[in-house]
Amino acid sequence: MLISTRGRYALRVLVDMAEHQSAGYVPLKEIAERQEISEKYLESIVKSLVREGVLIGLRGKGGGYRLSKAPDQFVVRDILRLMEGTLAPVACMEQGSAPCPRAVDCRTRPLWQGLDTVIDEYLGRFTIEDLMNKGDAAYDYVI
Amino acid sequence: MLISTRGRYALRVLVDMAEHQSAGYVPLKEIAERQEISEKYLESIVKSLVREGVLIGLRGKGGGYRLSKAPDQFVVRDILRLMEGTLAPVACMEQGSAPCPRAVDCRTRPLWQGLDTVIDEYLGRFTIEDLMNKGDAAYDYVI
DNA sequence: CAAATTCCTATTGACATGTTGGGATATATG
DNA sequence: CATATATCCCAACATGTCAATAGGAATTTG
Repeated sequence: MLISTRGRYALRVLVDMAEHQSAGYVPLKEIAERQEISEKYLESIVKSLVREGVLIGLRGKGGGYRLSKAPDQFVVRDILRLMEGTLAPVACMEQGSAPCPRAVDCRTRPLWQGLDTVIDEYLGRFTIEDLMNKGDAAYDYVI
Repeated sequence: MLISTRGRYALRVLVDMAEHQSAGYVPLKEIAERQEISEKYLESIVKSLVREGVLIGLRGKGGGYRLSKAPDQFVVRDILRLMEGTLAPVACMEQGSAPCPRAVDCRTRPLWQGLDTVIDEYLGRFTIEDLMNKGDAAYDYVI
């Protein structure tokens, strides 16, 4: 599985927030209820998003979370990479992994390189705002 | 990680066999040595390939494995799906998984559907033969 | 029979994933 | 100040998958 629940939930949280951002800070409890995800689990996901500057948290009564930028400033690929660590479809495409000694005449390497690019480019074409506006975005791969 | 070592190794085994198929049955030991993969581990991978009819095994002295069809008859996507079980990038795109009750107005679902298609189409464009002929195949995604 | 080789079953260690629990700390309100 | 509301922080756990290894049974050739 390329993308785990962490990545999936993160996107849903961000879209939810984008759609309810008028209300200022949105408490996690509300999001958890709307999205039907355990609040405790969301906590750990949201913590990462705060650490990376995607969300801003405010403690105490009336507190909650809000987006640090406008929804169209968050590229889906970046959010996912942030949550998953890597979006490489295979271990040998992982950035920072020891370079494979067989790479020079590996028959499959070009295939993986192409796949990696395809995934990266696809996910780089959408922002949180695109996810909000259902029906607008074209999710086909067209060059 | 979308594709594990099982899928990666399987492709390398098949390409290796395609490149040495003139010799009739190729013993696993040779492939393991050439590919620098543990023979014991390859055993479990090759077993699946035999069960699915991709390879034909022959026991005893002079035995080994050979491809059941010509290299251009094996689509990379099919081989990988066979080894990995699924190539779905997210759980909710997995075939046979319980349909998500939130699917109707899920903001992220179309994104995953598009990603699933992109991956499927890309991997559907290559065969084992394409992997053999290095430099020939174009690994870019062009429509 | 002996050597080579596939087949089969089981086990292990390491790691990731999903989830839950118990507080400590900060903020707004009355 | 007291209280309710939230975010923060650390830890634990159950489950499952992945990669690899071990030991031997069955089959074929010479």
